Amino acid sequence: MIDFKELLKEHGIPPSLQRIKILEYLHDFNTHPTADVIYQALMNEMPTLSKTTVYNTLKAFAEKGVIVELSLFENEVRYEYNTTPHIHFKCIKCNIIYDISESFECLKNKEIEGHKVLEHHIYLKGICKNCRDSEE
Amino acid sequence: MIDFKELLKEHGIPPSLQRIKILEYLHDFNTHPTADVIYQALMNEMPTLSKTTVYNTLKAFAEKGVIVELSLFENEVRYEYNTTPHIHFKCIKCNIIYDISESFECLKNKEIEGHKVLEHHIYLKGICKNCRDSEE
DNA sequence: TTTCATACTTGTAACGATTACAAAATTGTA
DNA sequence: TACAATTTTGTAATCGTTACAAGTATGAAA
Repeated sequence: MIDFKELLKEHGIPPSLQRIKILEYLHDFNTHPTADVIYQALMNEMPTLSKTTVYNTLKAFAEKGVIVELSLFENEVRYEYNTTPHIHFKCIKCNIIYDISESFECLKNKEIEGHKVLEHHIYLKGICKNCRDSEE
Repeated sequence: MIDFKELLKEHGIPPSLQRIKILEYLHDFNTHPTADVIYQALMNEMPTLSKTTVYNTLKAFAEKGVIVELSLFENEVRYEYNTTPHIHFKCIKCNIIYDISESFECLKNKEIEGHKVLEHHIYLKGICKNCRDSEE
């Protein structure tokens, strides 16, 4: 059982109920939700929750490195709890986004054509294992 | 001198003046403009041009493979004329987006954790050659 | 060349994700 | 307990994009 209150403090974020709940959601569901998905999910529990709070909180979390902000291919920002290096795979059939632990650390701090690489984002598209299996 | 009219026909797109001008722009400036940037640029020449036309045209071009649609990290769609395999590097200082010809064809049709990879998109961030040089 | 159906373009209105902002509520601390 | 600072809230605004309907242009058939 993770102490999310402590986790937030360690990152210099004063833990409020809203912040704890949002972080808890990101941890428990470990998917790649949008701000709106999180907002909808927490509405039951916290009827007065404001969408603005969700947006502000997620942005703050990402800035402090508590979570990761993703811009995949649908023109909406998504967030995830998993901050370890990994890449993303999106299935074009079922639209599920998978984390792939394969890392490309070789790219880190590499120099390409004189440019210094600080971050790399890799996004794969294709057909996932499940969809391939059920195709047969 | 490229015959853009012919190029469009070859891709099954009836060439109108608007379409030719938009394609010409993408070719001549070979950057990664948004629909709005293209719209602003062509306004002088074609005062009656509609933004809807620009959006529709770009989407059609991308579907037929005349150009490439990019979703980089700013939550707006960008387009480019360069359809050859390459990756993108964005400088965090000057915000310029560079094409890097280094390709990762090794990823093509690869199988990762049972998933079949059909497309891969690689996006690097860092400090570009120019900005590094001028830092000294 | 004229006619006409089809396809293209235009402009406005609407949409969805996100942000700005000010007021209300909460918090930690003195 | 009191108060200043921070957080949350709700509404309105913004920005990129799309829907839609009306107007315009096009190209093939007569």
